[in-house]
Amino acid sequence: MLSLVDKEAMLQAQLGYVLEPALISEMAQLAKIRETTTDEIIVHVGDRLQLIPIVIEGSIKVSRENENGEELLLYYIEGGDTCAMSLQCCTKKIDSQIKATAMEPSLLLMISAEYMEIWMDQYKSWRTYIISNYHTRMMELMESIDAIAFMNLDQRLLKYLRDQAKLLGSLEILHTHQQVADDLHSSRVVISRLLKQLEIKGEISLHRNKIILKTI
DNA sequence: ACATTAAGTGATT
DNA sequence: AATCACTTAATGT
Repeated sequence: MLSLVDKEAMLQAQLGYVLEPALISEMAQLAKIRETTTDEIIVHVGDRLQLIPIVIEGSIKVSRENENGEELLLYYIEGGDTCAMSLQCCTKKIDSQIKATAMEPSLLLMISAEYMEIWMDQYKSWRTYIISNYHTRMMELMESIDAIAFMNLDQRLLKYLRDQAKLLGSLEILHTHQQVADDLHSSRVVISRLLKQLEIKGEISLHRNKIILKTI
């Protein structure tokens, strides 16, 4: 179990530049730690959240899911970020409209939505942090919409692989073609064929359960 | 050696 | 670009 001092140090490291010290120590007091494994589902569609996660280490994938279990990747949340949208879901008692999955072993600080609400009035830096988080998420959403609307699947696939590589800091992407197809809401066969084309063009090399990008 | 899962392929819509 | 039906390759037991 992490001590209060540990939590405060981690918060300081990630958010010390944006949040005032008083708030950092208050957060450290209240926060519960959650450690996740790779591919662990943190939020299901329909969940009613009471705690909002702030990502300290690792990264989270946020996706839409329909009633058939078909998915579409929306955006990622990285260290120091939170999903400000879940704040509204919490306080307005709306069921989660998204699914959140850990992309790697991650460390989350879970904080009750009530406090976050109070901090909005109490700390200017918190308000700025939340609004800026909203903005970031919004920009990322637009990027996803652009990709879906204006890019061909082959371009979108390459972008997906590069985003993935950047995020995890490795050119090796440990996914099956099926998993890639799920994220892009396509089918395995189509993805396999497009990947083959990328391999022929020399952009990537293919292996079982692994796709290696030649360059970012 | 056998079963299971991942990936490749041709044909059809 | 998706789906079907089938093959081949890689891996686990």
